[in-house]
Amino acid sequence: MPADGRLARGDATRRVVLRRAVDVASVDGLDGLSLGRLATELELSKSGVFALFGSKEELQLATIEAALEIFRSYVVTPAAAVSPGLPRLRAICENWLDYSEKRVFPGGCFFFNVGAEFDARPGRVHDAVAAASGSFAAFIRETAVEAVALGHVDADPEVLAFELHALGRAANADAVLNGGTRAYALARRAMNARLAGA
Amino acid sequence: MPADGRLARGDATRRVVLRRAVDVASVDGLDGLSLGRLATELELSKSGVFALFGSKEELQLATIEAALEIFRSYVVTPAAAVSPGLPRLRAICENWLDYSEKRVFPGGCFFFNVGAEFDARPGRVHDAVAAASGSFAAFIRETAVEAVALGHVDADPEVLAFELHALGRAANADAVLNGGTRAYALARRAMNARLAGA
DNA sequence: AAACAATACGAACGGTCGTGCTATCTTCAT
DNA sequence: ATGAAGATAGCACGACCGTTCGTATTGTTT
Repeated sequence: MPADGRLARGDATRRVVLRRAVDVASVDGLDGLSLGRLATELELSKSGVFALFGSKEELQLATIEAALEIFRSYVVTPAAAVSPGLPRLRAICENWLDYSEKRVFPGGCFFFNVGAEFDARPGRVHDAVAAASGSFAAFIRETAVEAVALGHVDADPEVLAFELHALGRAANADAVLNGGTRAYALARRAMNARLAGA
Repeated sequence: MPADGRLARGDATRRVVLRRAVDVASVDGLDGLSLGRLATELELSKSGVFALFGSKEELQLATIEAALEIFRSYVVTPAAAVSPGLPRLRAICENWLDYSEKRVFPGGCFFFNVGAEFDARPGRVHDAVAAASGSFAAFIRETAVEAVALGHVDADPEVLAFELHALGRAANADAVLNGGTRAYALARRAMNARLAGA
């Protein structure tokens, strides 16, 4: 029976802060995050929020981790429960488009935004974003390999995975930038064409 | 014989500032741009740079305009000189991948980065970015329509244009984030599959 | 009860931001 | 030659940034 009341309290406010942080960062970026803004909006003291993470960079890393958990619970975990090969590949696509369209994060896909923000900057934040993005790309690729091995589709699995990932991200980008849902419809049509049975 | 020497001088430093501004913004975003930083790096006074644009937002808008001109000169204009239909469509794809891969902007495609940065924020900067992005998307779409009308390819032109645009942007994103050139090779293979003659 | 640990706060720090005001210097028009 | 117009510089401002410090509060341990 652990449950140190002090640590529990800390983790609780930590979670409150991070829940807001991922939403803020999905719109204004991880640089747009500010201790003072978070503290004001959540009616906490700036120094209290700061002490909870130790530095701004640690807050950014914790925010990425929190976003990753949400992303996994919406997209990866449900898809991993679907039978391997084509069905799972379809689930990944549909879950991802749904995750973007439903605005699980108000600024659209969290990792699309922070990926573009930190793609050309060195540092721990870049590495964390690249790792998160890369692990999802690997999940798509592995599923595509299975789908081809099972004879569900006929294609180069690496190219197929790249295409599906590209279509999803483009739909997210266009829809968030221009509004409307047309981009999602286009992505679904293109994905279906790619995933037509062998 | 216009050429007011005063205005000419202003335009000259304006161009110097904007050339640096597009590079900075492609890495650190249009929010990462700062008057003080630009002034220091270019050995100008902060107030001088400020006076040249009137406000930070005007500087951002001017930076977008400058980037658009560079983008057009590398991608759009040469492609528009190629014969319509499939050849022009191929030229767009190849020019764009080349523009990304050669790092015309050090952070990769300028509009990919600032598009992700401002996609979910209202205001004039968002509108300018959306307009620039939209006009390029329209150019691809119109070219795809021609290619289909000429019988060069057999596809839904709107979906085809969406796919090609998506593949290019994904290659840029992956290559800048993870380094290497594999993403460009994957994009080229996928594009070629899409553009196989009818 | 006493000693310790963690959260949370308020005030202050040095720094940078965008933005004004004012003055100087260059170029043009008369 | 004189004065207006534009470019550029210097300086100061208020706001916000991340960070540090001291301290009160709450909870755990002995």
